[in-house]
Amino acid sequence: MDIKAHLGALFKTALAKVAPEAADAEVLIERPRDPAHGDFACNLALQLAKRLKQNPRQLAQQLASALPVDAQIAKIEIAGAGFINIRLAPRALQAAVTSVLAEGAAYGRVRAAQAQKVMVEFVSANPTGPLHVGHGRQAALGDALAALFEAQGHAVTREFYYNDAGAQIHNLALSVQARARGMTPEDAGWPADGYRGAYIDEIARSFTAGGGQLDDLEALRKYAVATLRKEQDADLQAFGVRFDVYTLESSLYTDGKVASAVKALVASGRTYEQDGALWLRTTDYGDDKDRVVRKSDGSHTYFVPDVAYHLTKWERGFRKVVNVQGSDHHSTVTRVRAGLQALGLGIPQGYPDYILHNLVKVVRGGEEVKISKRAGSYVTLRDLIDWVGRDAVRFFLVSRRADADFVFDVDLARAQSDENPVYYVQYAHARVCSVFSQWGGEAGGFGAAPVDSLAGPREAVLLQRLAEFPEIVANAARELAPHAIAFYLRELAGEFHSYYNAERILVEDGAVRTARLALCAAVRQVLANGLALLGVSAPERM
RNA sequence: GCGCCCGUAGCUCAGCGGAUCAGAGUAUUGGCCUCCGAAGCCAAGGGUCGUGGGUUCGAAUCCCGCCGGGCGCGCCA
Repeated sequence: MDIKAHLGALFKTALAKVAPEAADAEVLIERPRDPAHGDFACNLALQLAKRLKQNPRQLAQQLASALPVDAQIAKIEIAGAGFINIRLAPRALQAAVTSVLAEGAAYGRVRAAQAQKVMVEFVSANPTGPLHVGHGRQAALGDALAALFEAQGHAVTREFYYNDAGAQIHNLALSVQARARGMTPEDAGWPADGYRGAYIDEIARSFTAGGGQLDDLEALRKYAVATLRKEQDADLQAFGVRFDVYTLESSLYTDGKVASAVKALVASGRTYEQDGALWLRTTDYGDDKDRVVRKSDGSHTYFVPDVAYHLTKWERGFRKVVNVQGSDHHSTVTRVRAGLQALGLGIPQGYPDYILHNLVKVVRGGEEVKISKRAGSYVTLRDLIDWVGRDAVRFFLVSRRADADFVFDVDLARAQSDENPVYYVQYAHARVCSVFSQWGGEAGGFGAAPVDSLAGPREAVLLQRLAEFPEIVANAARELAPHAIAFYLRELAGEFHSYYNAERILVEDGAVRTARLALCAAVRQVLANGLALLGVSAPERM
């Protein structure tokens, strides 16, 4: 039983007795930052004081008296302006260890009665070059978010969408062709919007070496796309990220999805002809200007396949969809949503959800790194992985709020020292493992261990932290905020390191030793579960 | 000019469905290994939360203006 929900129910009962007229009020149970304020606190009296025209402290006193105290609660205090602080009985805190060990890898996860279909679309890089650090941030965020949804019991699809046929791909083919003909980006005849990275030359060479015909632009296009797709897949694999579904923009045309989307938009009555083009009144849905659906040359703007694509998500039964993209795409959000609403299918206004992340600045040796040799104008995800390792890249890129700017300090991430938050958390895990190997046994088998000796202040802090993990995971999923997991792990690791330094685990007293080992086993389990959500390994030795 | 995002300690960043919210890490300084891993711990200093108003008993948090930074503003994707 979730202790927080339990306390909430108790306060509801007290409220119904003290002030039935305010029984509808929302009861908020918080975990105070300062342990001196108890294990839980409720500010109900402060919230209702005005409404009930009562002194908040007196109201708090009445609520506290009416609270049906049970064995879980050790102490109730009125503090400050009218807070009701609750101190739990040691037994209630210690139950966390038992829960963690009983549930193991499932601790922090929810078993949903019916799995909801959820899609996370992320990375979605077009195959015109190696993945850059922004894609890395999307990969880290998207994969962690997908893991969070899975932990909430949803059936999650990880999807990658890319354009394999547009103008950019045409430019790619032209660039490879130019390279194969011996041109360089500095030459006068270089394609106007050509790609300039060294990888273009690599592709040109291998195409020629394989006997490819330079005049066959279609063959060049296919070869270049296949090569770059393969490279992107390899990078993502090295990053530990997998996708369930890849959707090609070209398939939306061949399957008639684009045509039917246009038809539906026209049928909605919200389109009009102007300057030889077909427009959709997206301003009806909050856009700042109307958008072109069909250009005067008869082709479609990218807006149409975007709408058609998202319609397929809805049609495939995904009622919750999150797109992870760079904030430079924010203008598409209103547009896509407007297009979906205009279809008149009852797709809700806020569909789909978006995580828009700010750009990543890479710093090394105190200087910003702007280019890599292969890609030319940007730092690649592969560069980062090569420099600091997969675990550090994943942990770093997911450890900030998505909409915060992010400075990736390569020197910090590669430091195998106390400065590095990844190693700090992993070290805590390895340390627990080390205690068990020192003791000469496994971390398993403590599920039924008596833990009533875990009554010290540091132990109480750790127990509290372990107990709140499921709540942290649920919040992170709801808020689309994987960074909360990274912060949680750092705190749990820190509290464990403190405990470890202050108390000896392998003491003489067998009962105390067993209880402490059980606590350690629980800490190890939660560290491992949290790291798994982020796609970061939990090493037994470092 | 318009739209979205950001502005919290020297640096990198949490907190933003108001209160028990002035925080973490790092950097600096000083301590802790004959004892389970010092990739660790303990302690100190450091911020009028960009700024000016407003709402509120109470604002880093909500609202408005301004300043500064990023991104976007195409019949490109």
